[in-house]
Amino acid sequence: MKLITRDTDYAARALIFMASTKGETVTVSTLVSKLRIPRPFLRQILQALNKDGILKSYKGSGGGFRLALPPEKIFLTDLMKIFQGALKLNECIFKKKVCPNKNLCPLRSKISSIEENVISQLNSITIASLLRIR
Amino acid sequence: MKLITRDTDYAARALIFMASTKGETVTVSTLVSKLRIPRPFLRQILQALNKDGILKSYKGSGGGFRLALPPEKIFLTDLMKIFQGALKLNECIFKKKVCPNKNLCPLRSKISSIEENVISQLNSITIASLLRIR
DNA sequence: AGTAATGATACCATAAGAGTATCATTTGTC
DNA sequence: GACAAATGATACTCTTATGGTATCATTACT
Repeated sequence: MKLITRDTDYAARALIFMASTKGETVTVSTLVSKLRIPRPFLRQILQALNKDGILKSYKGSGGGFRLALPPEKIFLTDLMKIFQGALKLNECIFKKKVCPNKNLCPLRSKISSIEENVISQLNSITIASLLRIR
Repeated sequence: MKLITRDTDYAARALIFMASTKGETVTVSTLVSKLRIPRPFLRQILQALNKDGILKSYKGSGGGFRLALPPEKIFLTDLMKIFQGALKLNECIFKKKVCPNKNLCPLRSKISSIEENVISQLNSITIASLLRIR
C-alpha cells in the first residue's frame, strides 16, 4: 500500500535540498553526498524532472541542475504524476467489460470518497511547504 | 497505488453476498457463479477468512461457508489486515538505520496525517454498511 | 585536448500480485 | 462401505512493478 514510491520520494528530497540552496546549480555528486541516494538512480530521476520542466539542466563542466520553478509552484502531486502516473487508489477491477457486479460494488463509492480526500490533502503539499516545516 | 488488493476486494464481495442471504451456508460454487471470481482463488480467500474466524466452514457434502460474525462486526480493515498486512501508506525508506535524512523528511509528517485520515475513514466501513448502500 | 558534467537507454534482480493445480480430508447419502 | 460433494493445505506459475545498475553519447568549460 504505497502512497508514494521511491523515485517520487527521492525527487522530493532532491528538490527540497535544491530549494534550500536558493537557486544555485547543484551537481548530482553533491546531491548524492548530501542525500545518500544511489547515483545512477538519482540521475534518472533528475533527468525526468528536467524533461518535465521542473528542473533545468546544464551540461558540461560546471553544469548541474537547478529549479526551473519557484518551490511554491512544485506540487508533490506533480512528482507523483511523473513517477507514478495519475493518482488512483483503485480502478474498478473489471475495466473493459462493465463491472458485472455493479450492484455489489458499494465499495467503489466509499473508496472514491477516500480518494478525493487523499487527493485534496496531497494537493496542499508543495516543495515550499515541505521546506518550511524543516 | 492500490488501496485495496484483489483478494480483499473479492473477500468483501463474497461477504456482502453471504450477508445478504442471512446466514445460510453457501458453497464456493454458488459464489463463483454469482460473483464470477476465479474458483481456486476464491477458495484460498475463503479459507483465509475461515482461519481468521470471520467465516465458519463445513466440510463434506452439503457443506460450505457461513458468516461467523454479524456483518456489523466485520470491518473492511479486518480484511485488509488479513490480505494486505497492517495499513501503512509508507514506511520510512531507511528502516533499520535511523533515517539519515530525518531533517529532510517533513514529508513523513504530512504522509502520516493523510494516513490517519484514510484509516479513520476506512474504519467506518463494515460489511453491513456496504450492504445497506446496495 | 581533456575533463566534468548531463542525455539516452538498455539491462537486471527481487518481490508482490493474481492466480492455477493437486492431493488430502471430512461428511452426507445410497 | 463406496461414492460424491464439499473444504483444507500447499506448492507452483506467470506477469508486472519496483528499485535499481551500467554504458555510451553528447555538451561545454578550461
